[in-house]
Amino acid sequence: MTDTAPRPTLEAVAARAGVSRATVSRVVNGGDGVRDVLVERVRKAVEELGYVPNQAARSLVTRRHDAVAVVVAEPESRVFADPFFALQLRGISKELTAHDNQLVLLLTEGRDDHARVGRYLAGGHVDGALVFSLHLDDPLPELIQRAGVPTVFGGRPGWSGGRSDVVYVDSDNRGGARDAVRHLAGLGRTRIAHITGALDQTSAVDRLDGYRDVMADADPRLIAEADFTPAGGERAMRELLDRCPDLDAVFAANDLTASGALRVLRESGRRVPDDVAVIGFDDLQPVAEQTDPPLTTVRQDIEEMGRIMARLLLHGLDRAHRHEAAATPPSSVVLPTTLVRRRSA
Amino acid sequence: MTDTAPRPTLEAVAARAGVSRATVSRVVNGGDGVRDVLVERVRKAVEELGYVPNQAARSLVTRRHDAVAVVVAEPESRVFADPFFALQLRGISKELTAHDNQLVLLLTEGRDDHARVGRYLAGGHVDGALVFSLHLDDPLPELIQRAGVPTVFGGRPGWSGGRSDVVYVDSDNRGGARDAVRHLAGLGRTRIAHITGALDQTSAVDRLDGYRDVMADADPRLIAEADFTPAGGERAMRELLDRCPDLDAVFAANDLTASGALRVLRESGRRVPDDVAVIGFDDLQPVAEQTDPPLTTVRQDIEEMGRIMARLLLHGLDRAHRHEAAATPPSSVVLPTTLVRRRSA
DNA sequence: GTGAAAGCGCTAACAA
DNA sequence: TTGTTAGCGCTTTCAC
Repeated sequence: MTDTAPRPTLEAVAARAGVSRATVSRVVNGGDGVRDVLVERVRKAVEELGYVPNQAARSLVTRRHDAVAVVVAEPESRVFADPFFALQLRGISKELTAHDNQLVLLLTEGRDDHARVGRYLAGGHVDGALVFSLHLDDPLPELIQRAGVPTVFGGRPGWSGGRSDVVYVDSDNRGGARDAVRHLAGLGRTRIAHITGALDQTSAVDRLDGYRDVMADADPRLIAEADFTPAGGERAMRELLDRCPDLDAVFAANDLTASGALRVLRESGRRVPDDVAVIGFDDLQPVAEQTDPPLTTVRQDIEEMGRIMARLLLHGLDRAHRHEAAATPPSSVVLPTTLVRRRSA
Repeated sequence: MTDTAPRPTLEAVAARAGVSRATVSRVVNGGDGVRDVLVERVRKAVEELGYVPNQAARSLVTRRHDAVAVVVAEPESRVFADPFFALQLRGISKELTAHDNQLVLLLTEGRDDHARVGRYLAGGHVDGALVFSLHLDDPLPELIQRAGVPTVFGGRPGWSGGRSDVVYVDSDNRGGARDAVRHLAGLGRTRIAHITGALDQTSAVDRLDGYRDVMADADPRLIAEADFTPAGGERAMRELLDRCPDLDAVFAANDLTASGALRVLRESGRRVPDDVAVIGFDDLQPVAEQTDPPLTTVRQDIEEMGRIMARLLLHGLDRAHRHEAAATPPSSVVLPTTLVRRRSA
């Protein structure tokens, strides 16, 4: 725990290079319109003094922070059992880093934290926000919009109702689900069950809708509700087996859920895929490849989703900064999914 | 992507409340030594105007940021397959939030990023850093110390060599390992194998040392090297089975490794714990409880470790700020572990 | 192309 | 107890 030494200022660099502060500032910020000789001299002085600009001073005048908040509603703690979030975070981090932006992580533990997050965002500490709007009834998005911070959402917010000023990045959950169920049907399965995700999240609803698109007249008892967790998958699978012992396929809302379902199927003496074919969603490497048998699943490029979220936000900020504001509002992005065949279906 | 409106300043609040800026500042920062009437008037003005202090301006003069960097070396991407990191992050976040500090997340993707992180920390954007020093030869810690930023490490840094100014928070890895192996021995097992973690991390080395403490004269072929991943656990388990088909217990360096080992044991037709007893390390709920059979393991309170890291740093910063610097340097913390018995041993 | 000067919004002496 | 004043370190007109 060393102590911080006083850092050299622009002033010091200017003195050493024998130029004005303004010139040093120009050089530090790109050096356009400064004679090469001076650029060189300033660079040298910066080097020798180990000068690093004081971000606070800079922000004070530019009103830019080169920092973006990532807001994660985490009361459900699923966030942390599920590599999904981590992967997205990684994509975000990469993109932000590439554009010299910092990532300020805001984890909310429950409703009490919402005010804090709202205050922080309204406080103008960051240029924008990336928000994972996990739940349909989450008040956070409203709060954020009110704070007036440019925001991109991860996953379609349930309340957006087609508002075009709400920007989000999502996977084609419904299409992916359709692909999965069609694949099962193509395998000749007729009693295809679905284990849903947490239905207060749009991704779960969309996947259920996709299932229904294909299985319009399915036995409703073939649908069991779960919550994206392995434990939920187990519970739901037991329920299904109980209700419909004759089912011959399961489409689970995600890989974690599928892994739970697989365990129960094995316990019950069913062979996968011979007796029951199983498909997941996500294609989380560590999960899908480790299950027994390896999981056929709907792949979404999670890291890429994070990267795109950041890119969208940064572009928007850039435009706003250059006052091209209303001209071209960035629009949401929905990424395609692909079916990855392994052994379970 | 709404646009930011111009925020009211201290000046505006002062005008509205009919007091000086200094008074408003006092009220905003606690309100000591200001008459109640004025406090009330200022509060009202703040409320009406929706005033939020400009953090940049404040930092410029206080030289405080109320922000802490969390640096994670993540080239190994294990970080994201392993809930370990996420849990620690949660603990950190809780503690920082409780003290009104922000969490700036710095993910490094490889050596190239080190310079960037060094620059950022040296830039004085944050008051301190929490660093996960994953590898023995990592240059990052040196860089950080050089940047002069108060730092607390997660896990004992390999190069610290007893330097008392290096503050870290760690589990009693060696002691926990001893407990695990003793437990196996107590079960009457005699051919106890160990699957190590990545040996360029102190936690792995310490657990191996703990194993050796108890199994001083063990057959060296009973030790197989892995890397804290399920896949590594599988590989190592196969190796061990190959070399020592008569082994009757395995202590794995963590739960993920143990889960891989369990899979291989099952494949090989061994029953757990009847033929081979297995113990892991960490007690990651989603892993240890989901394995078949549920895993006996050495529990460490991961979230608490994160919380303590943050607390240690914040305390240090507080003291430094009050110039009690050298008096009481904070010292490292090593947390005890406990053995959690489930069915695998 | 370069420098001088005027703040950005806030806190912290110091006076009153 | 309150107000006045002087910066914190930087960017950015505006002259030169």
